[in-house]
Amino acid sequence: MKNKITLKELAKLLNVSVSTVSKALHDSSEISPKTAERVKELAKLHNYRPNPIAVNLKSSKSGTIGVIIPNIANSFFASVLWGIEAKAQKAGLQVITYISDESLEREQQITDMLTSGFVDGVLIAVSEETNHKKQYDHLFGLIDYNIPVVLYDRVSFDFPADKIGIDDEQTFEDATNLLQAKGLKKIGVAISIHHLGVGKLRIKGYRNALASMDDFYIANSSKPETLKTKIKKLLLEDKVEAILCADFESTMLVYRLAYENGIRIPEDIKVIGFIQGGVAKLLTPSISYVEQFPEQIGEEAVDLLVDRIEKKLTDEKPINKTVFTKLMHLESTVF
Amino acid sequence: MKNKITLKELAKLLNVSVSTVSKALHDSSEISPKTAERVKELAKLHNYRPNPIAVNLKSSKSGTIGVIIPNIANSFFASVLWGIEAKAQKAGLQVITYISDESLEREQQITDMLTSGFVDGVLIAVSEETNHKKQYDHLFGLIDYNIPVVLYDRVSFDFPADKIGIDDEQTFEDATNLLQAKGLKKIGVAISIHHLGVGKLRIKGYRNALASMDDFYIANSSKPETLKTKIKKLLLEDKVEAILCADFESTMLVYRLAYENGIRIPEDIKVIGFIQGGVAKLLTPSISYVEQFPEQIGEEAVDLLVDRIEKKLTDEKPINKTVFTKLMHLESTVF
DNA sequence: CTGAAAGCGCTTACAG
DNA sequence: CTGAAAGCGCTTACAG
Repeated sequence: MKNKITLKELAKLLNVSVSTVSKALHDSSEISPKTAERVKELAKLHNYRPNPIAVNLKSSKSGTIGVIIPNIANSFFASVLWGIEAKAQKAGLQVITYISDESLEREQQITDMLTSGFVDGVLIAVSEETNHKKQYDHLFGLIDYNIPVVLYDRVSFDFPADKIGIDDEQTFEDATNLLQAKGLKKIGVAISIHHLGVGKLRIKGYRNALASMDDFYIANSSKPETLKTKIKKLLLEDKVEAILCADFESTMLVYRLAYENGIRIPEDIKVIGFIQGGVAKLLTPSISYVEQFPEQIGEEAVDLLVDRIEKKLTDEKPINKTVFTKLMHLESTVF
Repeated sequence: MKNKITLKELAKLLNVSVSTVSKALHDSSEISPKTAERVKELAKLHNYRPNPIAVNLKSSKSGTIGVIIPNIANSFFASVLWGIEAKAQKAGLQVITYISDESLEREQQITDMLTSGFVDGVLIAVSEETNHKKQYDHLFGLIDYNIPVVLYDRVSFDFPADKIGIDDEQTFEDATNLLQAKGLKKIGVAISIHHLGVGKLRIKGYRNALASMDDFYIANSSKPETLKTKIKKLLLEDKVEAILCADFESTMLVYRLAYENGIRIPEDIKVIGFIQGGVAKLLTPSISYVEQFPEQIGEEAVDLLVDRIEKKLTDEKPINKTVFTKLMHLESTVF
């Protein structure tokens, strides 16, 4: 049951002043090699570690960044957090996590508390509610208090801060184009998150690619039963030749309905899913998927934030970064 | 661009002392109602918030707990974190997350740094490497520094701290018994994590239930190809009547191999998977699964830790808690 | 080369 | 009822 030893106690044991001990431990040139030696030896013996809280108070830095996550059960965000952690560790920063649970009110509570000085900077993916209600006052609150902010992933709105996201629109456009290039005409989309910002972008990308077409085939609903009915229509009546599934739920429904109705993947229909590689590879048949690089988003977000905190970027305009995606071909798009 | 206002500045504006301001804001009975009023008004006007770092330094508390997570990509741990967050927020604690990435060395770095006083307490699920090498010195290091520790989820080793986990052994035993009670004789297990602590417990539970039997049917390998071969043997040669899948990967392999070999679920074989409900419901056919309650583990872990931090439990022996699981019947076990 | 002093922003026992 | 003082554990400009 050791108790943490302080500078003062160390000084007393050594019969020198607190200042001397502090300087010795910081390799100050003011201190004689002999004293420095003595001090360091005893410090090591007692396993002295400066009290980080006291150091923070002196330096007016917390050595800490806040990360606001809308939904940690979403493995995308879990991976982003992983990237954040890894980078923060290298930068010697502690990461305090907050989960907004997609709630604006909770997000406001969090940012409000952060203005009191817990953290040196904030990484945030805004909640869906925030996005939907377009309420960003609490984010401006952070800026008012001079707390650097970096937006990650959910970045499609106007706000004066560095941003790092994925180009969902482009990704979907590319995927659609690719299927067209293979000669497919009737390409559909299944989506349960069409009401979310990211969902809208994905649909937009799909529409961009098919701009010259007359017909879009979109099965969209956040209600499983309705979505099921709409997907069934795509499969049985419209007889689409390919389906882009914009999320996990719609992917699984497409698989199920194809199976139940004797439609073979990929013989009768090609399928691409916006889902995690780990799951994509294990489905039967394995499904071609869009690989995202969430860890990279986390890492670059920390880089941006650190630059702002260290004022390397003072007065520079907000930076916009995009992390690319990659279409991975598995069994479901074999031609 | 506001800058945080301090007690001192507030005092100057009001022409009173810092002590008076501080006391007024804490509703001290020493202060006249009139002064208290004036102080509070100005404080509100300037949106005064005490600098948490200074408060921490005075109180020798950090108001912060550290959470060590082996692997955040594992949705089980992501959900535990969710529970931790929710409870910590209610308790007014900040959560600093650390990811050990299943590495002993990384875990040692983390615990080592935590002894310097960043946090008031630590929640940890030890890494697999730690578990495997049975190296717990760094955890004793925390204890030495009087930092309360609570172990969550990975608790099957001897260590003097509060623990909260899942009874994996019992859960698997129950699931096996249930299948037996339905008259099934040949029950197999597919598992890719048999070398991990939790995997061993699951196998043990299975063996317990079948203690009176001569034959166990276990397909175990961390290599997908080998696991595939072994599962195939269970399905085609042993012709087991049911399979318990101990993890996500083995579950997906069983589904795939059953499909490829014309074995129908549940008509020809019953399947139970140790996977997340969200995925279980979307598989074709939906798979009966063991529901765990990771949020609850997180919540109870915080409760235990807070009690220790507040010394409610001084000198009491370590507490062992278990969160129960629930078998959810879906299509894959329809009789 | 060493140490006394001031200060980071707060709280609280004590004096008046 | 108010304020001066000490102190939490550190750092650093300044004096000697």
